[in-house]
Amino acid sequence: MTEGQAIADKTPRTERGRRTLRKLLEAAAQEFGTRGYHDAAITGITARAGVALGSFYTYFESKEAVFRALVKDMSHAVRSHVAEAVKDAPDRLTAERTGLAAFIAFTRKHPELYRIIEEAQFVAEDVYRQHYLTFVDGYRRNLSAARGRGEISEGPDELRAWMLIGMSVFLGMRYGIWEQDLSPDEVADETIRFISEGLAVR
Amino acid sequence: MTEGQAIADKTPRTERGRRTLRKLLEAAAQEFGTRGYHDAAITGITARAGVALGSFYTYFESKEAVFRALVKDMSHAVRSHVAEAVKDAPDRLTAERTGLAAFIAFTRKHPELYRIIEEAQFVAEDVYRQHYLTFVDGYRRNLSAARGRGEISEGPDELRAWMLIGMSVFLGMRYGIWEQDLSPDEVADETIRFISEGLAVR
DNA sequence: CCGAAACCTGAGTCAAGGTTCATGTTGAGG
DNA sequence: CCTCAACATGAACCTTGACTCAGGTTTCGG
Repeated sequence: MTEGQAIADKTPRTERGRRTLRKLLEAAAQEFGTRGYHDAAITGITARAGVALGSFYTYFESKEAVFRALVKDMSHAVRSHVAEAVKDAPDRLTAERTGLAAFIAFTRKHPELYRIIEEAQFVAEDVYRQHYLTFVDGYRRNLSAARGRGEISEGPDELRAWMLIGMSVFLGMRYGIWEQDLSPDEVADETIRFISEGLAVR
Repeated sequence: MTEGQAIADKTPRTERGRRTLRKLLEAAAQEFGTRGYHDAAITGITARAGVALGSFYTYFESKEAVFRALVKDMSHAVRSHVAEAVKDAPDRLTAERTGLAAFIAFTRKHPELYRIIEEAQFVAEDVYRQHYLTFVDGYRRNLSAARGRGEISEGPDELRAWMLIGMSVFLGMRYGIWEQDLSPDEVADETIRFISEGLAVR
């Protein structure tokens, strides 16, 4: 009757509270990122954060709740990181190249964050879907605009968005996380050649 | 000193044993596929298989062990399914189209199997890597041969393989599992246009 | 047929770890 | 300063579920 949220409002009201919440979120990112959802323990999170076990439940309903909050954070972080890198590209293909390079660089710098988003597929499917649906939506808009400006050929925006995202994710995994035998720029350059020209002989 | 395997050989020696093992593997695929690794229970597997809890440990060391065995199975199943569909394609681009359509059809028919392979990334990373490394290897070989025959343009085989696989996986997820608003053939047709011609205006 | 190996059974064991709670402590407004 | 809401603490609770084991039953070669 009186609370702002649906059930219980765990938003901190003082500066101290906000500080603790931030510590917990960072610790949770570490814990989930390195050990995975299953092996991650609340005591592991609170130990990293340097707070007592009980404090965790001052800020989160459950283990799954932190995870969900974290995925939303990471989702936003990745998208804004890429958006920032791309923001003043002269045309779509250049944007693709810098965006992909930025994405691979991101997975390389924060492999834990990448892992958390992907693991969400099996822990909190709805936020995982939301992440990619949002991503696709932006992508689609960009492709449509570029098509309007005559920068790229005609074709189905949504399907193209999914293809490009799938490529990026796997390239990020392979060349960002698994093995770094090519730099993000090298990967991006070769990829853009493919995206632009295709496989057909001309 | 006497066993064939490293520690304990759990291979069944009688027909009855092989039958039970098969039942357990099928039940495990169901259980892991629908509930995910974390929520899956050994009792769930044995109940589905119609055998006693203890029998499970006659055939597997642990929960993780079944899962690993299952991933290897599924990996082989997917690859042979696609290989079969592609086996007498006249050229590489046709092979790409039929292969993709077969892959999407597969994810649509066996969403649980697809899920198991992907979840392996977080449960048994080594077999997950092995799966894609094997996949890439075959792909690379095919691309190289096609390049030799002049069917496709010059370009880095391995990187192209990763791009194409990433695309397929995401298209399989989106159009095979999440929503089926396009048929596998429609998706494959549009995709092959992109793969072949690229985004550049000509 | 017989005996041993293979296989089956399910109640019981056990550790792990998520969640609760009763009891402090802190700090900002009055 | 005083007070109360916000926040902190960690021992204890309790469910869950992987795994063991002692005692059968089935199969199959000889």
